[in-house]
Amino acid sequence: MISLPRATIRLKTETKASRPMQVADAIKGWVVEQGLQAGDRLPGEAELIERFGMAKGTIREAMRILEAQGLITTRTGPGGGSFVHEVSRQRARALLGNYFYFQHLTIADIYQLRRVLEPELAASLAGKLSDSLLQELEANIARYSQPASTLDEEREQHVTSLRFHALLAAQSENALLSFLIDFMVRMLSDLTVYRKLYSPPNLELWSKGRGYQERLVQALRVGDSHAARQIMEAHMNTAQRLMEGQEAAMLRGFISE
Amino acid sequence: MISLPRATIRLKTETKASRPMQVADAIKGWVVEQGLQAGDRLPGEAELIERFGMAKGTIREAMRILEAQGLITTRTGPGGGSFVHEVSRQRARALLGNYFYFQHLTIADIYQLRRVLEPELAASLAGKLSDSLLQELEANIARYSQPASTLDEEREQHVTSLRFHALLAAQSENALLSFLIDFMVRMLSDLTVYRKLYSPPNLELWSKGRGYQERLVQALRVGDSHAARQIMEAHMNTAQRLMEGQEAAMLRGFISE
DNA sequence: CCCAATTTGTTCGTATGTATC
DNA sequence: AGATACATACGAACAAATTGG
Repeated sequence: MISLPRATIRLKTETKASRPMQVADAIKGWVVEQGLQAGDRLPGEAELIERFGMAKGTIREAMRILEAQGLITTRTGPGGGSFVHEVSRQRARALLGNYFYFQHLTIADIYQLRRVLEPELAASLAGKLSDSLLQELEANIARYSQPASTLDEEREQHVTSLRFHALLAAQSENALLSFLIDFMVRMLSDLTVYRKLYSPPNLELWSKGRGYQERLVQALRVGDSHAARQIMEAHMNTAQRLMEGQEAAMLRGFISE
Repeated sequence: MISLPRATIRLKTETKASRPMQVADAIKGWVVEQGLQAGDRLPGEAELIERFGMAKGTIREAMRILEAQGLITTRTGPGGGSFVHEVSRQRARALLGNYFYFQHLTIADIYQLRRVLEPELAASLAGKLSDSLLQELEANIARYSQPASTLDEEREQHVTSLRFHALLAAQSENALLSFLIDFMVRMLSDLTVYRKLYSPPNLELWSKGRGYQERLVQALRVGDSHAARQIMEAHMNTAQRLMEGQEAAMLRGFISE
């Protein structure tokens, strides 16, 4: 049995934050201190009430704070309670999206990063992808090899072609690189959902982009890291041009999970 | 006067999330819908209780959720209440840090990104920095021009030299690039605080890094974008080598604001 | 400095919902 | 089905903080 702080707990003295916030921070620190892992159970409401010497409502607000940050989940019933939870990628993405809701990001901003990060990703993945994934990538490309006939279809093709990059990002062993590229791709996908871009379509650039993806898969398959990097660089240049002129402010809502 | 959803509110039917969560999402959506800006006042507790037809505790939990995400702040007293709040960089950093607490990032992971992003940042800032900032950068360098005598001093020099990059990041007009570099720099700074790295010190590499920073400031001053990029690339290579062999898992606690 | 009004913050008792055995 | 163990929600009362007179 492990002891939470102390009977009448010592929260950070010199209190400025609200009590629920202090409790949440205390629990966070305690989790780290005890080295609790995802899935480990936290003390129940009743126990926390006793340990912290606070009312149920206060404790519950603290739990909501931790839950909102994605750090715990809660279940009712016997054997229920609060459990340490690994912050999910979706949650992290939504939370970070809230930040950029207030910063006016442009498409150019995102591409400034994509232009250097996507080639780096491609180079690092050359020769490391499974056959099944390479086939999945090719299947993805096939879904937009025919010109779109309707505007909806075109929009969906665009989202699908972005999914190509999300698939790649998921393969990186670098969690930071993986998360970031996925994040940017989602931002761009959301854009295509909320706005009707790409009219009139630039068919030439579009087909060129598809060609790059095909060549990229080949380079990845044979493990040619240098070629993969170069192809992706060219691809990003094309994609950026395809997006150009769509500079308007980007996001109109909070990102949902 | 603007109306919140409806008397007996229509939360997302087919409910799986907790009620406070639903309320929080409803308010979030309402804020976006109404185009509320940072600083705008939200309805008070009493009004929300009435509008949503829920108990005080439930509403309060919802507010704590929004507060935890950094989207609102709350004040007591007359004229008080909850106000839309721009998610701060610190908050976003802490929330994203929670995600990576569960992903085992290595120093190499961070440098894989820094190696391409820092040069991009440097190139984009060439010729665009004010004299006062250039002087601040030089003053920063001066703070570690003399070899450290104690281990604490050495650690502080390291953090200070990372601050050089945070200063640069803050100058970028690209909020995504700016945030990311700042985030990485903080991760590395936290590392130097929690662990004693850099022993034994590699004085040669260290002084070489300082030299790069000096030359970089010059390139930035005269607006030589190409040189700035190249110098930063070399600098990153040096820094990475300086960090090498320190591969151990990184973060031991949650990032605090 | 005190008092009153306003608004959030906290407590407690009770009842309801839900999952497990 | 019933008992148990847990979170969830409600409502009323009271406490604390802030502002203005």
